[in-house]
Amino acid sequence: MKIRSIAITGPTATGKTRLAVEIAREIGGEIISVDSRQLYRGLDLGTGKDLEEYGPIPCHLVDVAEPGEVWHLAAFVRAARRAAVEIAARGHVPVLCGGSILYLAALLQNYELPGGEPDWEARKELDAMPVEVLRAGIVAARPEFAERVREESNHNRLRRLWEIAHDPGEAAQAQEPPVEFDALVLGVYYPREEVRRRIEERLDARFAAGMVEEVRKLLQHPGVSEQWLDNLGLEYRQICNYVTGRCGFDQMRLELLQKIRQFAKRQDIFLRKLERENLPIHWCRAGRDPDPAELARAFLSGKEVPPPEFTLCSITNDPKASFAKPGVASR
RNA sequence: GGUGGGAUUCCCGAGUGGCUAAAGGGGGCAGACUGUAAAUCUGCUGGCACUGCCUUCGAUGGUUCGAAUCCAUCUCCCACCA
Repeated sequence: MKIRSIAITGPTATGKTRLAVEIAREIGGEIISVDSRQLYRGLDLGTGKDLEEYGPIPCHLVDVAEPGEVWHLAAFVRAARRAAVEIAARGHVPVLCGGSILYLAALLQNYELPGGEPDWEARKELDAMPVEVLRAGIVAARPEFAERVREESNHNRLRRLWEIAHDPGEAAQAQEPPVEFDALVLGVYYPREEVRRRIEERLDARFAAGMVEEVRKLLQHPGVSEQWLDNLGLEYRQICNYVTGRCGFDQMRLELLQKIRQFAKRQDIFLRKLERENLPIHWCRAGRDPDPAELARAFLSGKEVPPPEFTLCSITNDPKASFAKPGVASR
């Protein structure tokens, strides 16, 4: 089953949510959040949840887990595909929106994932296994995988195939409607420098809004451990360090700022990779040029959508290079 | 005013005659990743006509075959004493 949808992505702090709501309103859409942290209740300021922006637009996959639980890619993908089917059944358009690029890629590129819950201990064992042993184990369980395994030397991919081959939940997954997204991907583009500026601005706004308090409160939650917060990274890791007295506020703020900037950069890197894998991303400068709503309307009405005006790959962020960058329209 | 300590590449910081374009860390840039991905890991990081050449260790001069390293003077910073 192919589902026409719109996807909105881009690095952190560029106003993806606002744009998604705008578009959803125009085209009769419902938003599916593609964010690995906004899944959890109570992680609000630290994840930039912006709940007040949605208004009447329904939003899926936000606040669907208790803090302290562990979600993961496979669970997310299952839930997102299910949500998309429901939205389409209502005659609405799913609007995927978020900056967890791996999760977005999993949906848009139809990743094949194990159906059951991951067994983290077993994964550690698989990690230690030599490639040949993995290969043999996969073929023993599923002779039909022999072809796929022969040429594969990437340990990660072999490990995943092993999991799929030995997957007890596979039957259950096979019964779910296979969902493919036929998505127009819109990206909010700002020059890196501007993204960095926005990150800092938003960070301080969130501190002022009580982000530290939020972390303190989370630590009180029965299911939440320092370890769990640390695993979340960024805001929750750094602020937890501060709250538990391991560093001062100024140092924490500076480090956090740097980590968020580095994160934004990794998002760029992943998005460039998707471009190289022939996933076109229609970048809109400042989220408005070219007009994303117009592109979305054209796409949904089956008209021809003009190709992206530029690619992230074509932009250099090297401070030493003096190439012209696509400017941001100032209106 | 006096006496000590210091000034190193984007930042912090090691280096006290050749093996030093200069350790290490941070930052920055690029990349890997179908694992909890806001995670984890890797490479590069003075310039260039790049198996070589040029510029750089506060400034200027000097010693030496050779200086970031030694000497002199100067500039600025820090500390303590007045």
